[in-house]
This record gives sequence, C-alpha cells and structure tokens, in this order.
Amino acid sequence: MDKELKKVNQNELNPHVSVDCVIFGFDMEKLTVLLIDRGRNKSDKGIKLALPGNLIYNNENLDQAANRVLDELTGLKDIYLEQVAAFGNPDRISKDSDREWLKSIRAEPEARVITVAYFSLVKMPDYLPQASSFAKRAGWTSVTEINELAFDHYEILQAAKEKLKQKIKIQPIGFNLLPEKFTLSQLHRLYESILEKPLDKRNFRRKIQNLEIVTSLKEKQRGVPHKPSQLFVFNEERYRELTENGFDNFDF
Amino acid sequence: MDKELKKVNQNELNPHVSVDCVIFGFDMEKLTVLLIDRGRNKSDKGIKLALPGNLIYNNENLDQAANRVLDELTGLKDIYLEQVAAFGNPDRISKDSDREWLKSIRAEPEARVITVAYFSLVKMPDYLPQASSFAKRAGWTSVTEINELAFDHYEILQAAKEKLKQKIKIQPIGFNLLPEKFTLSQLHRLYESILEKPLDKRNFRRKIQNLEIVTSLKEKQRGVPHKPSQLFVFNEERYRELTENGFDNFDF
DNA sequence: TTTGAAAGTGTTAAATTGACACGATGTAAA
DNA sequence: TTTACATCGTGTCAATTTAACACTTTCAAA
Repeated sequence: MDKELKKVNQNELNPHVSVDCVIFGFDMEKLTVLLIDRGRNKSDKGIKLALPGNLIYNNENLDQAANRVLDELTGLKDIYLEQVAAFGNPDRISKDSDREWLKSIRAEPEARVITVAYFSLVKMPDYLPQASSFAKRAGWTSVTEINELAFDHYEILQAAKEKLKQKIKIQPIGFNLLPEKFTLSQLHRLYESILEKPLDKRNFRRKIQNLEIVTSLKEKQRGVPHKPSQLFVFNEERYRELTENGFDNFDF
Repeated sequence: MDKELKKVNQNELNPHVSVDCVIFGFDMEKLTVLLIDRGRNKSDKGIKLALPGNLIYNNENLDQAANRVLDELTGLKDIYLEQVAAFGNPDRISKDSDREWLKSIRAEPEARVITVAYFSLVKMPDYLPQASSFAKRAGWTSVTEINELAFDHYEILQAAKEKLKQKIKIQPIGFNLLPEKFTLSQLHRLYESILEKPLDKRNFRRKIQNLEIVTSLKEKQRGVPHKPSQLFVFNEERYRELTENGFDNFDF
C-alpha cells in the first residue's frame, strides 16, 4: 500500500469497527439508560431506539472513539467509560429497518461491522441529553421498560447490566449515579435496582456505614411529606483507601 | 455495493479484525500459557513469541473465529473460550519486527487491526501443542517468565490473567486445568498460582470441602517419595447445583 | 389534631473467617 | 532395618460477618 494513501486513511472512518455506549442513569426510582431515537424513515416502521454508537476513525483508539461518539450524539463529554465486550455476529445488521437506516447514514451500509460496547454511569440531572448528528432525539428510558432495540443493542444492554451488577459488588461505583448529597434510602433503592433483588434495609445501612464510605451531613431533606432523612456525601478519600488496600467485599 | 460481490466477500478474510487466544495450562507447579513461535526472519531480531491469533472471516462470528484460529495454529479443538476484551490502539503494530512479520503473512500488512482477546483453561497433558500454519512452534511457557510478547500481546495476557483471577472467585473453573483425578494440594497450588498470593492450607481445604465440590476417591497417589495423598474428582452435579442457585462466594 | 408515609434503629443466633502446629505415612538412602 | 526426608492431613478458638426480624419517630398535608 502506498504511503501517501496510508496517511490519508488514518483520518478516515473505519467502516468495519464501531463503538456503542450504554450510559446508565438513576431517576431515584429506577435504573435508566440513554437512548437515541433514529427518527422516522419513509417506511415509518421498525425499531427507532438505539444505543448511541458509530464507526471509529483509524487514528483514534477504542476508548477515544467511544468518548467522541457519545459527545457527538448526545453532548456528553469526558466521562469515564469502561469496556463491556465486543459483539460481532455476521447477522447483527439483519433487521430490515436497521439496513434501511444504515443506507441513509453510512458509506458502506452492507459492510460487516464489529462493535465494541462501553458502559458508564452518570448523574442524570447534571445532564439533559442534546441530540445531534443522526440522533433525532436523545433521552433516558427506564431499563425495565426496554423490550427491543436496534441491531443487537438489546443483547449489548443485557451484557452491560451484568457487568454493572458484577462491578458494583467490587467497587462502590454507584455513587456516580447519585447527586452530591443523597440519602441512604436513595442509595438503598439504587442497589436494589442494579442487583434486581430486595436488600434488607437495616443490614444494608449497617454495611454501608461500617465501610465508612459515606459521611453524614448536618443537613436534612426538606419539603418531603414524611420524616425527612439525613443527607450524606460520598467519602472519596475512604474510597481510595479501600481500593488501594484491595477490597474484595462490597458484596450484598 | 454489488450483491454478487458481497457474497464473495462473505468468505473472505476480514483484514481489520483479528482474534487472539490466551490459553492457560497448569503444570502442577505454576500457571502456563500457550504461545506460538513465529520463527526466525531474515533479520533474526525482535520478539518471536506471540499468542495464537489471526484475522477473522466475514462469515463467522467472533467465538467461531477464535476456535478456528486456535485449531489452525495449535491443533486445539472445540474448547470453551471466553472473551476478555477488545484491543485496538492504532499503534498496536508499531514494533518493526512485528511489521516485518506481518508483511510475510498478510495481504494488507499495514491495515489498522482491532483484535478481540479470548481466554480458556485446558488440561496440559491432554494436549501436546501441534504447531502449524505460520506458527513454527507452539508450546507452553510459564506465565511468570514472560516479559514481552509480539504486538500488544503482553498487555492482553495481563488482562486475561486479571479476568481469570476474578472469574475463579466466582466459579470453580480451575478444575479445567487439572487432570480427572487430583489432590487437594494440587488444587491448592493452582489457586495460589492464579491468585498470586499464599492461602492457608487448612482454611483452603476446609472451604473446598464444605462446598462439597470435590468427591474423594478410595484411591491414593502412588510412587511419591513421601506420604501419598488422597485423590479427588470434581463433582459436576454439585457444581451445576451451585451455579443454578447463583453462588457468589467462592472467595479466598 | 389526625393521618399518611417514609426514616431510623438493635438484637440474636448461625455461619464464616483467620490464625496457628504437629503427628502420620510413605519412599529412599544409609 | 533403621533413619532421614518430604509432604499429607488434621482441629480449635476467638473474632467477625451475616440473616432475619418490627416498631417508634418525624414531618407535611389534610
């Protein structure tokens, strides 16, 4: 291959590899995920919701690509993304509606594409999704309400959920989903949403407090029509301490 | 793209995506990994050892590709492979010796390649590696002796080791590395090799036996110059029972 | 003032963990 | 045949962790 040609290629889209992002949020009730709406086609059929994702460039690595694509499609910048897995069934673009849609946005719509999935956790209220590029809309959907998605995105979402379940047992990453100040009930509900099983309230609170990973404020919840709860902040220092000494046991 | 052309492409190598396999073994002393030797180039320089891996075909999925490539390069057939992660730094083929080598075996040696890594565990003595294709030799190397490998394979190996560490705490997959009949000391050494830390002998044995995941035979070790130890077999039924009821706690 | 709704709190029995040392049993060498 | 060597196999106890379980408190709104 010619060297000049090669240099040009470096800044070109790679039509064979894409990244998809599973961005989780928490609305204080349940786990949500950020989806884009591809809008209506002529046909007005097929699934319209998809994970934000797109092809990579030849001169960026996978992590960079995931961040760029997420920014381009939703406006989310510089968030921590962790890889879930690669997906590459030859028939992952087999649905008619998906092929139609690809024709409208890709130079090589029939190419076989491998996609690398990423996941992340963000504070929902910090961020109101801004659709752009081919995303007609971008918004949060409750994870439990999702039955199908474009391409193999439903499968990817399930894999990301599993990864999150595992990860939250090892590291207290859940705090990324909550506001600065939060209550232990909110944290409790968050863990139940992620693990998809009930956790005993008293045992949960005891465990969290023994870990000393939260610091209680003098402040209380206001304006709630019931006993207001204590507010807490996440203790980052303690978190570093725990992770450096290798802690295996944030298990519920 | 023309439909005829497309069908032809389906059976062609995809020059942009490869798979690499990290196959672990255990020689009763330490953890080993299966590497291929690329043999000597004209230059006779550079690193010669690499993980078995190669490009995928357009009509196979990633898991199939990993199995095929492993078979082609080493003769290992139909073993369970689990994905580790995708690796795709644009400069992962930056070493001169690697580029030279690729020129000799690939149609598009300068193409940017994303690789998907897999890992597996096999019983070493069941299998004497058979080199073939571009692998001049294939053989087992002790994991601790490896300092560098071709491409980004050293990084991939580290990631696979981490995955194995995590996984063995959740599932008793270690049994795949041992012969049918084994001693608790061997199992003990295996766990220490994988976790890279000493485990108290009595506590280890207690934990394993409480799980009832091994069944003791009437048989003993023979011909060893010391007290012969009891032989055990892995209890598959009990394993299924444990995994179905979801067990989180094979923790050491 | 009453009502509704979620917050917050403690005990106990059972299971699990971690720390720790020595006698038993086989082979091989003297 | 005795001895030396190497590894096997075993038990207890204190400390910690877990699971199960129900009632009172506090605020806002009616």
